[in-house]
Amino acid sequence: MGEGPTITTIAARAGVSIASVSRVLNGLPTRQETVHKVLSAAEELGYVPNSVARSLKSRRTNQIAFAMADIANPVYLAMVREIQPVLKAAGYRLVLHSTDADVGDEIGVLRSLGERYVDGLIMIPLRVTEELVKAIAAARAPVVVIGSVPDGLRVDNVRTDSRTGLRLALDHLHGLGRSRIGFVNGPLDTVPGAARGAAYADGLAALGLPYQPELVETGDFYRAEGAEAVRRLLDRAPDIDALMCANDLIALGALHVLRRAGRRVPEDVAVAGMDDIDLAADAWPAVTSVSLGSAERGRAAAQLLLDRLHDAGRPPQVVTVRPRLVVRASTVGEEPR
Amino acid sequence: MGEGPTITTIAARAGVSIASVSRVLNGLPTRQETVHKVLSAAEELGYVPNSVARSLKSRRTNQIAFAMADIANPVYLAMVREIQPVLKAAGYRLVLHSTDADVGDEIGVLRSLGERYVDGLIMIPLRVTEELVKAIAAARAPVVVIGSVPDGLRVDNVRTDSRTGLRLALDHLHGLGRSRIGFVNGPLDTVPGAARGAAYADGLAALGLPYQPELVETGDFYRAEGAEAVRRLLDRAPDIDALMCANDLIALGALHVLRRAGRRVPEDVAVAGMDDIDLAADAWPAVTSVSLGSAERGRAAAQLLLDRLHDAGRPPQVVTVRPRLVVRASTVGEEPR
DNA sequence: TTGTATGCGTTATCAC
DNA sequence: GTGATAACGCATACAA
Repeated sequence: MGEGPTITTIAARAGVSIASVSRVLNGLPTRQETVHKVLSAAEELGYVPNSVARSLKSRRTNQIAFAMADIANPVYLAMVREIQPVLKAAGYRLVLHSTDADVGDEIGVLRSLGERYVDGLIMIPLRVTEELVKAIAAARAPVVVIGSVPDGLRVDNVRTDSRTGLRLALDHLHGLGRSRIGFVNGPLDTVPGAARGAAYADGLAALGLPYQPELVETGDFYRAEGAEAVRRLLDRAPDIDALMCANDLIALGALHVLRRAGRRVPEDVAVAGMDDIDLAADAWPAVTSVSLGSAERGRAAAQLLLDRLHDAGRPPQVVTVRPRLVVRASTVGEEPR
Repeated sequence: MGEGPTITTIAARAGVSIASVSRVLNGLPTRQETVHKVLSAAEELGYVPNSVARSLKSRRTNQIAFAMADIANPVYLAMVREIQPVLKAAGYRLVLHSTDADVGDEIGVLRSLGERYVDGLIMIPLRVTEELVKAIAAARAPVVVIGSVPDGLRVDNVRTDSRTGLRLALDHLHGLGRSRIGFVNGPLDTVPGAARGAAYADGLAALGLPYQPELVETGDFYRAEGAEAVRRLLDRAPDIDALMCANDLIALGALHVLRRAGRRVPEDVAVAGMDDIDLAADAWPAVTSVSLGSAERGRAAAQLLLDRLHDAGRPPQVVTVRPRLVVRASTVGEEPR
């Protein structure tokens, strides 16, 4: 853990000026002999350029931040997994922020962009408040938002269409002959909660099914809370023949509760989820799910940010990822098709 | 995304020198009037200190790196989850490195410490080669290693005792009357693979059970590869009455394979895993697992690094986390005790 | 081709 | 208490 050599050290060792050292290190035209002297001095001393000094000079940090509510959420995890290699390949490091879904915290991250420790930020806010929108607009570095944002906001944006996605699942369930389709949602004051709640109502209407409030329950987007909500729903409406879950974690909780209640899946109750996380495919029975392209959205966001860093002037881009239904045993049984 | 104000801007605005601005911003004794002028100028201009310049001067970045093979591995994920808040509370940002279990990549991370973009590194190497050990010894910033390291290496270290842990599970299975206990391991050239393989042999010996090579199968520490290995093992030794899995992902794969094969868990085959990841508790049946305190190890590593940054001179510390058996349905059935 | 000098934005050491 | 000034390590305009 010795002292770090600097270009000054090397210059002294090689008997040249720091300018020459810098030139050699940056591959600028230099006499062969000088190149050799500098390189061997650098080699001997184990020189590594100081990225902080370089950043101060260049005004670039080669770091990008990603801010999400909770890394343990499989959806965000899938995104990190995709974002990381894209950034790495482009020479950027990843700085991770967990905000615990706290808007204040997210705004804090946006403000901290003024500290210039990253070149840009990818964020996926759960609740888009007016203050958050203002903070995004006032951000001191390029921002890419994953998720819906107000129309007026000029920002690079990756979104999906959970409304259409949820309808795919409802159509599928209805096509299987199910008509009493329960719905378990997450908090209504979150972006996905609000969107999916509305989509459920829309979807039923499109199918000519009545909207029955007793078939709807609200919990949270986690397994345990989802299971609780499913339990409540099942108590109130034991005759449902299908369960649409606002995300896969809720669906996993539902499988558990239904099994305990002695209800067969899918014979008695068909279960569908959303997000298509890995766990959905691995569950038993495997869970039919609406893929919202988490991986794809992560990659797109990273690419959008890289493009933006390359061309600061271009107009804000919006990338939309199309939802896709992945049919598995939880709706069609063990032997599909 | 306007230009960022600097202390020079503020100094001009407030009509004072940059030295005074810096003093006020850092809370050094200053006349009230000056304080006021500076603060209001800073406020009006939306000043945010440049962390890069600050780092260059202070030689501290307030960033810490965490390097692991794959963030999608539940064990590492659990660690990140614990490390992040500890660092955050101490005012550090987290830089994430995924190395894909590539030793060269890990060595690259160690070398990059010379760039001074972080104040320290927490790493969890899968394969501890001689070259890696050298790189750790030569690291230009404090390093905390999670996992076993050679005795001679002077480095802060968090470890656990998977040997004892695995024996806890074997004792438990044996106590349940099982004697043909299969073992499914990960790659033998990894630190955990080697340790757990040896521990299985030891544990059997301690129980007076014979070591039977046909009961041992090697795959990888993932669900799919684990399932494959279990399948092979089951073909070769269909009469096993228990299955010890080198980690929980393998155990989850085992549940799947056993179910397909029509074997009841735990009536026909008791299954135990290792790591006690969240999925183990959520599976069906819930998986008995040896907790190696992933969360605790993550926290300890973060704390060790913070302590080291606070006191560079102290001797290297070793924290050992004691393994603990968590008994669940996969060995004792639905109604424990 | 090479060296000198300056600036990136801060902090800190001096005189005043 | 305050202001000029020198670092921190690097890149570069300019002069030689």
